[in-house]
Amino acid sequence: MTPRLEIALVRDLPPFSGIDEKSLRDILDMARASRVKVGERVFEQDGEAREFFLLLDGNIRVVKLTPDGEQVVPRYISAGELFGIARALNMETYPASAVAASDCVVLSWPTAVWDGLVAKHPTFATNTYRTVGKRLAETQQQVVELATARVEQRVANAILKLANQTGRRTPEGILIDFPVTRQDISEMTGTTLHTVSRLMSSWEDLGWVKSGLKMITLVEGHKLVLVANGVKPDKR
Amino acid sequence: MTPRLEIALVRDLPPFSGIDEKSLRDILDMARASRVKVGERVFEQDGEAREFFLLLDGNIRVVKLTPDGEQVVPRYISAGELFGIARALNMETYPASAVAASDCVVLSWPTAVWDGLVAKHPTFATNTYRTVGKRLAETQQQVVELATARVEQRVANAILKLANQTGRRTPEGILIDFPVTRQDISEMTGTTLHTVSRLMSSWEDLGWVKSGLKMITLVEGHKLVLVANGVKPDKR
DNA sequence: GGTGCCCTTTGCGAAAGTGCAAACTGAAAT
DNA sequence: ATTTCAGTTTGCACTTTCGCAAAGGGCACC
Repeated sequence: MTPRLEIALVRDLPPFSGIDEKSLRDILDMARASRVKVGERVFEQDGEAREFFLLLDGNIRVVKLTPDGEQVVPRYISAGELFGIARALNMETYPASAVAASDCVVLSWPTAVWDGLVAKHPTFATNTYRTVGKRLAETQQQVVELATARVEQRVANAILKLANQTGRRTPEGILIDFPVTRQDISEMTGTTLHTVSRLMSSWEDLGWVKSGLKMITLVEGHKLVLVANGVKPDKR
Repeated sequence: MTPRLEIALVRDLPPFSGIDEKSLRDILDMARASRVKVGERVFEQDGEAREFFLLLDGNIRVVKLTPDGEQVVPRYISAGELFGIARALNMETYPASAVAASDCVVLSWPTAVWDGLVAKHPTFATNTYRTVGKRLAETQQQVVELATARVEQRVANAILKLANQTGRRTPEGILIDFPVTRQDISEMTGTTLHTVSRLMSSWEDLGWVKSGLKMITLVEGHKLVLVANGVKPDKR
């Protein structure tokens, strides 16, 4: 038999805030922990939603595939977040795929326990719906951005978001702590890897970012904030 | 004292499906009905979410304002739908404004009754979360569309969506049953009224739509479906 | 029944971003 | 050490879409 999961693993995570240890024990006892290697998929778009998940460590890329084979990345999940919670919204299939962007540790619960869980631990339900609300708000924000902002602004914003979400301080600046390609950024922002490459090269020339293979370091965040807000650099 | 609201008004609407008449009576007794004239606002973006609403008749345009004053229209609400349900997602303010796109009749409940309502009528909660799930899915779909489809496809799609949602059969085709301007369509699709006008003029020349002042009739829907899917007309 | 105001149309030039092609680079595998 | 390959860079022509400007049209209000 697998050892019981440590309460300390999850006690301080937002999804479980305000839940007493006894309830936590109860919730954790229904979960299973597993590792997912970078590049592997946790679940598949349109697949039956048999489980829901909590990301303990690593980064998950959420990917939507369009009918004609293009990919869009509506968000990244970072440690401490719930994901794959289709069931919370009465959906039977996952609306997107989840790919490990770095090696991950995830907890998973069978979807079947959802209703009981929510009924028995209303605080958990409340926390979850707060998450859903935040995601809906973020997604709508993305619609607004795609509808009104230029590519340049959107790419700057994507990099800032990643740096905020999962950045690690280094001597040179804030390093995005998992492999991100130009292609990934382009799929987050609705453009091409070429355009992303051009933009990042120009920012690198200005010393605002430092980038290598699958690696981006934010050096002068405030400059990118200006770009994201549509402030044009002096034309001279 | 105002007369009691008729159960028949709402009995068959999706938000109340599966709810017995006694519960319905209970729920309705907390509601207040009101009329909203075209152009008036039901609530304001960032305003405190004091109430949530059910649209009994008419059409509501949901509007988000960007920091630099541009408008985006993420969705239209049509009769029978809940809206302004920020409270369901533990949010304190409305994330967008709601404007009557035609004369409307709405029911409203004080946000304060939400928790009790959900606790007492779990079916209602379930229905609501299903709605939220659908909206999240639709919004993500919009992100995908904005990220990958050309303006032409997005505009075609917007018209198709409106026609499906609120279209009325007429001898000429399917009429979108409330005033929509080119500007409105452009705000739904992230483009300019000019481009929308050009596209619609060209479709009108082909006989695929008929349009007048604030009025659009879909004549050959299947043609627009092709456009929406990115099928290019014969280049000849 | 005229006038003002919104909404719409359209032309033209310019800008933004794409698509293609080719070359380059660095890490990992043999 | 060499090879391989995914990821990146960059030039150039081209398309899409925008922005501006000006004109046209219809409805409602006086």
